[in-house]
Amino acid sequence: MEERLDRRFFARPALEVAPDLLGRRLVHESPEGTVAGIVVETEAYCGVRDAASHAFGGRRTARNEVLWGPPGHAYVYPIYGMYLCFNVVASEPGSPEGVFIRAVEPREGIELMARRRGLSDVRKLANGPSKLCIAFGITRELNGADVTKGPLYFTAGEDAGEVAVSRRIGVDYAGADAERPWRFLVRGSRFVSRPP
DNA sequence: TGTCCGATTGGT
DNA sequence: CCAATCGGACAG
Repeated sequence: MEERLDRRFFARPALEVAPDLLGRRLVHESPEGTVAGIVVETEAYCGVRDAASHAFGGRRTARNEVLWGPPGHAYVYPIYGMYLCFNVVASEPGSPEGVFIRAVEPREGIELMARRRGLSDVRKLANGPSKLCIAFGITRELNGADVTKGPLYFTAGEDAGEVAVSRRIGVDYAGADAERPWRFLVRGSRFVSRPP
């Protein structure tokens, strides 16, 4: 059983944690079964100074509260009335940074993922932020969960190889910050949400 | 309480 | 390109 990533791993700027999460193994052990996969796409959200961040300008609400807390906790929130997004809190308490998990390459529990998604094409099971929440059985109940202790966690995984960088997706409203190269991908992976 | 809109997805 | 679908943020 591989050791999970600890608190110190996440207690760094999101811009360091985001690329470092590539190649890591994301695991979720649920009553339905265990699923796991390799993280192939992430984005950094850099707190109060980042116009694309939920905490931009110091915003602190019921929704983004866990972002303001200690690193290594899951920030799960609903979007578009029908989907969820999953982040891991980075940095330190009072510094609301997060790493958005955008795509995972399925490795274990593929049948369960396929059942949850209603698809069999492995490439399409978790190649998007909300798709992976469905495939991994990540629910709103996991908002605030400690990924250094609970059923949802990361392990060292494998070497990510070359990392590609691009602007973040779906944040055009953020003006100049939408242009920043804060999206990270495993170069050449066929399991990303879209090419760099 | 009312309005506006989204860190998406899947189909046209 | 566009609709689905509704919780959350914020104005009034």
